[in-house]
Amino acid sequence: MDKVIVIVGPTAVGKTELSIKIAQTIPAEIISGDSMQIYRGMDIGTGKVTKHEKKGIPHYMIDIKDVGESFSAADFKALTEEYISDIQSRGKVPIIVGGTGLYIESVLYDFKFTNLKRDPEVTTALEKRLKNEGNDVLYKELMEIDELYAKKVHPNNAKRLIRALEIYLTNGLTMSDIERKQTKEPKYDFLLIGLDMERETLYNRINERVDDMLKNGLFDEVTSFFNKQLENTQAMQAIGYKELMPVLKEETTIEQAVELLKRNSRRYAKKQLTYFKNKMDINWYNMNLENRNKTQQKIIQDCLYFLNLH
RNA sequence: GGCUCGAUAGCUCAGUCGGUAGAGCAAAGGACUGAAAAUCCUUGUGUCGGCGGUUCGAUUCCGUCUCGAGCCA
Repeated sequence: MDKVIVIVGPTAVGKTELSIKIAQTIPAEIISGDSMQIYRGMDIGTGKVTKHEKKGIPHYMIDIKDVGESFSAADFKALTEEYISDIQSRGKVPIIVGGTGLYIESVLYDFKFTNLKRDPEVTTALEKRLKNEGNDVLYKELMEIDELYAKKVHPNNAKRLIRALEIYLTNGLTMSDIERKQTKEPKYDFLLIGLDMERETLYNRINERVDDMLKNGLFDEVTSFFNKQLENTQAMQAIGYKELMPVLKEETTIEQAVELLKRNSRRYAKKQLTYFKNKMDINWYNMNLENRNKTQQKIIQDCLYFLNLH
C-alpha cells in the first residue's frame, strides 16, 4: 500500500503554506481537496494557490471545471484516485490538501458510491413534490422504503431526504443497502495531519483574510460572473460569491454583504472543524502564530518518519 | 451647576404591579456516503452599574454615587 500524506483543517489555518514546505522537502505533488477551487476563474474568493506560491510544485484538481458545470464527491473520488496512482507511479508522494471533508473522506475510506448516473429529471420531480406536498409526505415515503435510514435523517433536511428517495427511484437501492456495502477500511496508508489554532486567532485571521480578498479584487471577480445565468449554479454557492452577488443586484449594501461574508466564513471554519474532529482519526497540530515555524518543522519531521526517510 | 431620560447576555433591547430574568443577532455543540463553501438539528450564555435603606425577600420601590445621552442655564 503506497503512502499518501493528507492535510486538512479549517479555512485560513495555513494548509497551503505548509503543503508547499513539505513538497519542497520531500519529492511530492499536491492534490487539492477543495470543492470550489476546481472552478476556473474563482481564484481570489476560494483562496486558490497562486503561481508564485506554488514554487513549481505540480498541483492537481484545481481549475478543472467551468463555472456553471456541476461536480460531485464521486467525481472527486474517481479523479483523485487516478492522480494518486499516477503520482506514485512516478515515485513521488501525493499530498492531498484541502478543507472539503466529504471529498477527502470518500477517497481515504473508499466510499462506495453507486455506479449509476444521477437522473436530473427524477431530482427535479422530487423537488417539485417537496414544494407542493411538503416534506412530511416525502418523509413518510422514505420511512416505508428504508426506515433505518429515515430515522437518521431529519424531516427538514430536504437535500438528504430527496437524495435518499432519488437513489431508490433511479436504481432500486436504499441508503441502508449502500451503507451495508461500506467497509470503512482505509484504502491507503496515509498520514492524516490536522491543522487547528485558538478559535479567536482563527476568526481574526478569517476576518483579515476577507478584507485582503476585497483589496485584491474579489469584487471584480464576482462581477465577472454576474449576468451570465449562473445564479443557481453550484459554483455560485461558494462563500464570497453568494454574499457579494446581491450587492451587484442592489439588494443590499457592501457593508452588510462583507459582514455576512465574514460571518459565513467563520461558521464554515467551525463546520469544517466539527466534521474533521468527528469523522476522521486525525493527528492534530496547533498552528498558533508564536510557534508556527516550529510546528511546521515538527510536521515535516513526522512526514519523514512516516515515509521512512529520516 | 439644575432638570429629564437611560445603565439588564458579547451586541441591540424587552421585562418583572417586589418572589434572582427573555427575544433577536453574535456565539457554542452536533448530524452528514454523488449539491458538502451545500443542507439540517440542538443549546445556553447574566453579581439585572456600585453602595446603602425599606422589606421575610429588591434586578424591580426609595436615597446616594459613578458613567452616558438630551434639555435648560
